[in-house]
Amino acid sequence: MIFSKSTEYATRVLVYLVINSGEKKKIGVQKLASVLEFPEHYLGKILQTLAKNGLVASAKGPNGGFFATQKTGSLTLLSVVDLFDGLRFFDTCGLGLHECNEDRPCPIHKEYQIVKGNLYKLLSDKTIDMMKEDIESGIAFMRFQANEAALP
Amino acid sequence: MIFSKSTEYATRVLVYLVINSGEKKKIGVQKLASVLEFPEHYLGKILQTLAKNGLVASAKGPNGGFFATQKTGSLTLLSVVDLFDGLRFFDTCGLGLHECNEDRPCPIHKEYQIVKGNLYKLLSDKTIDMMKEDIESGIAFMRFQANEAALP
DNA sequence: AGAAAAAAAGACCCTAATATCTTTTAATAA
DNA sequence: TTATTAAAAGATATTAGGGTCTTTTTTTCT
Repeated sequence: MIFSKSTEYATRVLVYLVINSGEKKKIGVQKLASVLEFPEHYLGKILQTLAKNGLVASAKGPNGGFFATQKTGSLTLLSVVDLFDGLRFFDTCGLGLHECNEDRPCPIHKEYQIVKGNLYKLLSDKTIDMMKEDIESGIAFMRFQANEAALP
Repeated sequence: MIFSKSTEYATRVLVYLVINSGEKKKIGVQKLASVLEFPEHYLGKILQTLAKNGLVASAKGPNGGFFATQKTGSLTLLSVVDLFDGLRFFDTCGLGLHECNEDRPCPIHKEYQIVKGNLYKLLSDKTIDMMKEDIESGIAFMRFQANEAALP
């Protein structure tokens, strides 16, 4: 995988929250972990990070939980990657050379720049809302759709 | 980094060997590690793997060392990646979904396939010899060129 | 006010990748 | 044939990512 598990879990939980939660419908870590089949405590940490940085909102106590805000939907995948993995990848040489740049490119510099550029564009163009749309219109799919109903 | 350290070190030492070694000019791990500034013993393991799999040749004893063969030059980057990291990456979903495929694509499936395709093409097209050519003709650069002369 | 619910916080564990060190094996040269 | 050189092999550290567990804090409901 090119991204960390944290980024992967975060992305998927964000999409789930944008589709299924709101100010009036908060969802606890337990529920989220069981629906998405993520390790509960690990997901807890990820949600804390998301909440602390304002990507989702949270409320303590009975009827508390996590929920999406307007901001959540408008987030790009890039901002999620940035939060958990950072963006170093996008200005790092494919062969790990520190001295690689336009003036003194490594032997794969140009092609690798293009690959990175394409990935960057994908991540910076795609928002959580767009993913939600595609799922709701049946163009795209995510695992939680199937077994959601069967759970507590 | 998208590739492991092992793949990175392997690629760079292969290019170095293709440019600087041959049947008549073997180079020991010590020399290679000091020129390339890689951890010596770690590089040793990598060279063992390369030799065991026939990507480079080796000889023990005085005047022994590692050296490139014809085969070495014709290797693609993809075969190096394959040896150390495997190719799982190229058929894995960007969001880590097991159920992601053409029929039921995840929300970034199509674009991510393209990115992976571009990377795959880069890796499968580029040979060690091509990298050597570009370096020798001054089109591309690699760190070891500079300080090579100054070392034992 | 007290009990319960749930996030927040922090300590801890496990594993694989990275890296180091030591011993063994093979080959050469004197 | 002995000493030396260098790869091969294998045991041992180190680190970061991934994952678990426990305690604390905050909130709500009765």
